Amino acid sequence: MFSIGELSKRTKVKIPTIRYYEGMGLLAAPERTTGNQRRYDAAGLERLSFIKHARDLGFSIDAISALIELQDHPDRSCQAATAIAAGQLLDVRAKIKRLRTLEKELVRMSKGCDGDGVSQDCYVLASLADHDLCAHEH
Amino acid sequence: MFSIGELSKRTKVKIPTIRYYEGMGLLAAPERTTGNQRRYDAAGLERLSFIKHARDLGFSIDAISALIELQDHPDRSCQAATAIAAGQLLDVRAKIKRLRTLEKELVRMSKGCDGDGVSQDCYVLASLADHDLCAHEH
DNA sequence: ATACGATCTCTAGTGGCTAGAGGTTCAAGA
DNA sequence: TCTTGAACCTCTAGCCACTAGAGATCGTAT
Ligand SMILES: [Zn+2]
Ligand SMILES: [Zn+2]
Ligand SMILES: [Zn+2]
Ligand SMILES: [Zn+2]
Repeated sequence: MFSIGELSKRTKVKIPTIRYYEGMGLLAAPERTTGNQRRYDAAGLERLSFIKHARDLGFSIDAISALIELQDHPDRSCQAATAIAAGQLLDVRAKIKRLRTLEKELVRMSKGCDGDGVSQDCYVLASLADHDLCAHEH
Repeated sequence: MFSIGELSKRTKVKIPTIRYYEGMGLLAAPERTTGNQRRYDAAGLERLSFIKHARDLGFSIDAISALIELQDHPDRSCQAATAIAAGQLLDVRAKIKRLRTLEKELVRMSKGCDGDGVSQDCYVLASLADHDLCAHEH
């Protein structure tokens, strides 16, 4: 049995975030001391670690709720879990694609100006003012 | 002189967003009709296009404010503008890097399970429960 | 017994919008 | 000129996933 501070240290999830997860219904409300302080056990630690890991991988709270629901029913088909992971992968890939386009434009802009001129002649500002200077859609 | 709806159509910025930008002080308050409706001119269109383009490239509102400030003073050094663009590029690259790591882990997870089993044996769920299965930090 | 860090609840703020309620104005057609 | 209906107005609240702070209480070590 350990305190919320201890749980926070072990999982590297901030205390207010732990309480927030509890309020959301993502993390079960733990036991309390007579003085109303939260006391966690190994199960709580495990669950919060799961949540943390999934959040770090970019899964939404809703997705994590669904994953936890599955975890709580070991005999159910895991099809939904793989679907969620596949969706997350698509999401990440879409984000990468978009960011790579942005990267190219930003490189072009940065190359276009040394920063030793005056704002009126700045290629960065001109580029932002005129999308036609861009090489790609974004 | 055109209405907010027209401005919205031309810039593809939604009407509430335009009003939000005005409230933020990002976009100057335009003239009004006697009936209190906003009427924009070419300058307003140009400025909103600038903002839209910068937002599409991922610049924060604060960064855009600084860029606009520079644009309004054509004789100032553009050093700050290039610094902001360079910072944005670093930001984008950091995001790409992180997402590429996530992508690898998600691919590994997805490969690990066909979705035809039971949640108890699911590699996706096992992977989320145990970061030690991950190939990289993230 | 006392001190002091940790915890409690509650509210409000972050960024960048987005949605809705309830009321007013504009512009085109009859 | 009148009427209709789309577009506009302001204001408040909601979204996601937290984060920060106020002010009060608790737990533990000396
Ligand atoms: Zn420049
Ligand atoms: Zn562009
Ligand atoms: Zn599976
Ligand atoms: Zn991991």
